[in-house]
Amino acid sequence: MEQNNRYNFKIVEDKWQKFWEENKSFKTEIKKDKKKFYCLEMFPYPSGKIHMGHVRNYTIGDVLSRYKSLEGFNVLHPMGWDSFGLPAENAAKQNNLNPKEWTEKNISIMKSQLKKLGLSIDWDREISTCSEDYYKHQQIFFLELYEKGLVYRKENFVNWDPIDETVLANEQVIDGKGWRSGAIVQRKKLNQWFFNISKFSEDLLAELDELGNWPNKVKVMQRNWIGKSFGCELNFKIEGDLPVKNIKCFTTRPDTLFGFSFLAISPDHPVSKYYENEPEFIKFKEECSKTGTTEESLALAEKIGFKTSLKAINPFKENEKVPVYFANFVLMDYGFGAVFGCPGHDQRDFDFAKKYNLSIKTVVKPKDIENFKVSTEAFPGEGIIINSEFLDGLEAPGQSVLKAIEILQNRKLGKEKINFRLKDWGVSRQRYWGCPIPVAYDENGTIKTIPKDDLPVKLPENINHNCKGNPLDYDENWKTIYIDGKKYFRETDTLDTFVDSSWYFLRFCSPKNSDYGFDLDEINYWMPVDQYIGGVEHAILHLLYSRFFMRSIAYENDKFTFKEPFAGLFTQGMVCHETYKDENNNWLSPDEVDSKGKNYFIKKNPLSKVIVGPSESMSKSKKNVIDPENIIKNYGADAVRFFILSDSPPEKDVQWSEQGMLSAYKFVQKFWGLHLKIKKKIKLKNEKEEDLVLKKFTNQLIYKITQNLNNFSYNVIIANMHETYNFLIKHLDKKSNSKDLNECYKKILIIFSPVLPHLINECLEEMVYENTNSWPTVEKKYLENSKVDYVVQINGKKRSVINADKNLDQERLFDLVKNDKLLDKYLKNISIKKIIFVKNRLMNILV
RNA sequence: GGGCGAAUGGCGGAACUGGUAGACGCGUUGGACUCAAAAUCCAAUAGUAGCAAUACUGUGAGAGUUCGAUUCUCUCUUUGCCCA
Repeated sequence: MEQNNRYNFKIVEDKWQKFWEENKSFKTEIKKDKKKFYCLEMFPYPSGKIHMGHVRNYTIGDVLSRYKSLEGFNVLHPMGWDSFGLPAENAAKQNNLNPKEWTEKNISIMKSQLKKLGLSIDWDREISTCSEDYYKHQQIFFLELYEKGLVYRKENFVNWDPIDETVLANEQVIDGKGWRSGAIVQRKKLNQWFFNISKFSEDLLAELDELGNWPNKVKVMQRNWIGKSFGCELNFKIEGDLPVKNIKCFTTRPDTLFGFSFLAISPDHPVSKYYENEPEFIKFKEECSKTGTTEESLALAEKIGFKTSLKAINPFKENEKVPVYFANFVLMDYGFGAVFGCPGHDQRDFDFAKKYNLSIKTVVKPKDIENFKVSTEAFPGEGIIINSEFLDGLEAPGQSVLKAIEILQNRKLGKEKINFRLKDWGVSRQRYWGCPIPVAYDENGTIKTIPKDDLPVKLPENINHNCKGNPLDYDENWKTIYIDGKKYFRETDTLDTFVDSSWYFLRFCSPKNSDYGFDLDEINYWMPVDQYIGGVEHAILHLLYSRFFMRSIAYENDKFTFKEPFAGLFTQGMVCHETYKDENNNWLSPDEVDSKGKNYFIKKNPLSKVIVGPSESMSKSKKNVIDPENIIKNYGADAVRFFILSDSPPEKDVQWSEQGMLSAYKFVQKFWGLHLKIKKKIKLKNEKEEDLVLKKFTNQLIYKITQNLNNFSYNVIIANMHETYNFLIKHLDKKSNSKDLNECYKKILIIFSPVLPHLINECLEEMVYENTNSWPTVEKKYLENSKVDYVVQINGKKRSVINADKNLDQERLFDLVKNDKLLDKYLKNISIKKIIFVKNRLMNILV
């Protein structure tokens, strides 16, 4: 490199990546005498190529890992593949491929792309969730949870896509339609496997408080999702011509029972069996099944009802009887599938009452309004109870709910109850490309678990993907098995891929352990993950499922030294880019667009103007995607890492810009030039005076960068690096002490190395330093200046800055103030009322 | 509708426990080098007034606490996310 002034990133980056690989530089083992640090980024789905979001995610994690390692931690930084899932199956369908081959090809491409980023990953620990080595253990876990009673099978309503013939997760239902087919989603009853996550609701909620290194917003989202509510279980007495004596219901507002005007039950409520032969009811139920099961779709759907012949008795007013309706907005799996309607104080009930002409009573009034009456919309707010006999005058809901529950309990009409919104986790998916559920059924449908010795239940390989629904259903050969000579049929549903990612962080601790999913000693050393890094889109599901899974494995087993999988969490923002459209409203990709100043044109047609849209997160549909591979090829991994960290704080969205990328590239080049100069300067062996300025700068820099690393202020680190360059390039013109320069430069290189590992390792190698594997410590004596800037204010306004000795007292500083020319005109002919003096900082003179 | 955030130059953003607002980068302008361009280097860059020194205004709006508020409190506006 020495002869050539230009820095050839291609050669240098190749060289170091090879070096790291050959020397297994990032291989990790348990070292009991060393403090461990487990740094984990959310593992990618092998969709084909890495995207900028990955670059950002893994760069952030890599900077942290390298820093922690230099700080002396034993760092575990693994990588793997979340490789089961729908895209592989779709690709297989469309192109007549094998999902396994498709996935493996993508993994090998993406792995080589990740390696080009220069990540400090222990690749010996690589795992892939679609490999038998991995899902075998998952099947064992499944059976263990089944034995513990944490897995069960029940009939449940699901979002059914009638075109794709498959179940959709709630988040795959958009505006009541299937995200892929666009078909109107239906509700369908299916036998499904469930994980009993709700058993841990209370614990999952309570332990959130202990997660000090989690972003508050994620904790808030999880709290909302778990949705603990305090209320009361009511058992309504029922009258009518059917053999129904009682209907149970959960409510958080028993204090509004005097406004009770109808009882709404789910169309799937047990009562429905008395109507299942009535054509009108069948029609109604069909209508209801067109509404999905998400809360959003229920809230937006028009409220419809079907009147039963039953009457419910108001527990507070025995002589008051109200009609009972089936209603589409009541779900069987919330509460007891029944809701008492109080139209005055719930908008949904209000809409329903208006439609079916039911009475609307006002039982809560706002505090400051007299003679209040609900008229055009419900009043759900806080207030005072009215028209409610013994509850009148109480503050609602604070006092009134407690009082109402007390009375109901005394009269044995209801009891206090805590309800959770969190539902059990349905894990069955009608898919081929997932982990097979290790279960079979005999001809009567009785469940038979597959013996553990027969695991894994492998996916059949040669299978026809050109069918509707789940290909496994059509593979009679695979489906039929004999256990102890008896014939069984395999479960053809596979597990939700969220199950795969609910324990992968454990597998990384002992990825080669063949007897079991993990080695207890290993996980007790490495776990919990000290820093987990990923997108906020997983704030609820993945993170909650993982927290559940840890608990379910540790359930009835006291050998775990930890409970929460992720001690620290960091959620990074997205990578955005401007969007472009041509005059016909078609999206244009950035490389089809040319810019001349403020005007944008289509490249091959310079006359055709481009409409520039807002910056949005990169997506194929908007064509505003920048391919990391090209960028790395053109600018090098160090420059890409430098840029992706530079422009915004990591937790916020970052705007991709060509100019910014270029500036990062220039920095790498400039720094190499600086390096050559410093090398030359050190050779001069000038060792006369101590270079105090440089030492101070260096120590302050170490202090700042260390702080910024700990706060995830990575964008500020990039600024610090620019400042360092600007300082050094000027400082070198002065006569500097070679020994001091040599020492300081070494420290600077080390603290830069997490961000620019290839360039800096090259520089370090050239300098032939010893012991470059530890983070430099700040020498406090260089942090302190003997002189400081005192700000002088007159009436709170800055008028002058005086540079003077440190620790001056008020009188001495005031002497200097009197001699300051800038302050002359302010201090003439006035009287001083008061002086505020802050040591080593400022003096504020009030006149 | 409820909860949690955010708002700082042309842009992205910085500012430790209240104490010099605008670090750093991008962009823009001017200059050097060049036949020319690119690259590179130098300088300027919150606004208004001024040749200038300098003065005034200024962190979404309004109030409050304080000697002093981007920072703390209240109200409002806009906006993002989550839940309905």
